[in-house]
Amino acid sequence: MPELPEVETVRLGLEPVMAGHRLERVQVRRPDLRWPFPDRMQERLTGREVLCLRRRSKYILVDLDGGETLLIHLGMSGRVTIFGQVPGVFHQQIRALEKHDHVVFDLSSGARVTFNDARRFGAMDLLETESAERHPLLAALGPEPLDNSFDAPYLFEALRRRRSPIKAGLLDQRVVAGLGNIYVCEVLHRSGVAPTRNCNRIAEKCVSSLVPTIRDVLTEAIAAGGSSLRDHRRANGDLGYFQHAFQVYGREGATCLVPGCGGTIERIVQSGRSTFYCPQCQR
DNA sequence: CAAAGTCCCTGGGGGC
DNA sequence: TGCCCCCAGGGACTTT
Repeated sequence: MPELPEVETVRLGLEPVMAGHRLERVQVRRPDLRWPFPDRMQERLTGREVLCLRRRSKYILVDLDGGETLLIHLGMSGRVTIFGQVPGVFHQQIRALEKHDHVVFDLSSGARVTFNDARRFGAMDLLETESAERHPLLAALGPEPLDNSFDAPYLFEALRRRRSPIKAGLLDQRVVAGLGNIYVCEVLHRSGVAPTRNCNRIAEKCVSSLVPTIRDVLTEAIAAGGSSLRDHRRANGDLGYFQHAFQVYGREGATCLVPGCGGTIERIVQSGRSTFYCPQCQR
């Protein structure tokens, strides 16, 4: 569920209460999420100062003094929430820990940050800051869609020799990093491209237009604080509201919102995942 | 090699 | 009200 805009929203929320502050107390309440936590994670984190928070694709990278970086992935139900009081920044009453609060950080800023993940598809790891890009989870990732290195020539080349549907192509994190099921559906609809079209059968001009469309959709979603579906929230507990801007996702059977189109949104399954699209205006 | 399928996990919702 | 089944989906892993 959390795709790039949701992860970026969480990162932005955490920044003022974590960056420049110390992890005074760390509670690790189970041995693993998707994978076992790294050795002695609790000891390695306790007492460290957070230098800055970065994002790569759907991963949050928390750089610590001492040369290590905490990598956090939200999986699909991972939820980061801030409690406590940070004067001038934030206030939310600390509550008793709940069932799926797996990791808890108490910071010198006065904030308590909890990582809650019912489905445990999320992950945490500790790595050397210096070689973070070479971490197995990060090494094969494609370019960041909001970076300049993601441009029309790159995308055309990346899709040219692929035979899979464009839906799968844009979902492939080696092609472009950070898009998930929802935003791919939205991007293809806004582009007027059918999700079933093969990557290598899309004209260069059309591929080129995907680049700004991807950027626009993601930028708008970040500005809206991400999308709140099921239990996804911003770190400060507020709801994002980009879900109200969805044109196709979750709208099976509804009328296409493109002016004058009049088509009906359909749901199909591609490589095991739901695709929502308008057969009328996506070709 | 690429592409498609399987699996991990739990809560929530629909059907009966 | 309760129970069963299905669905959500990121991404590593397995199979084709």
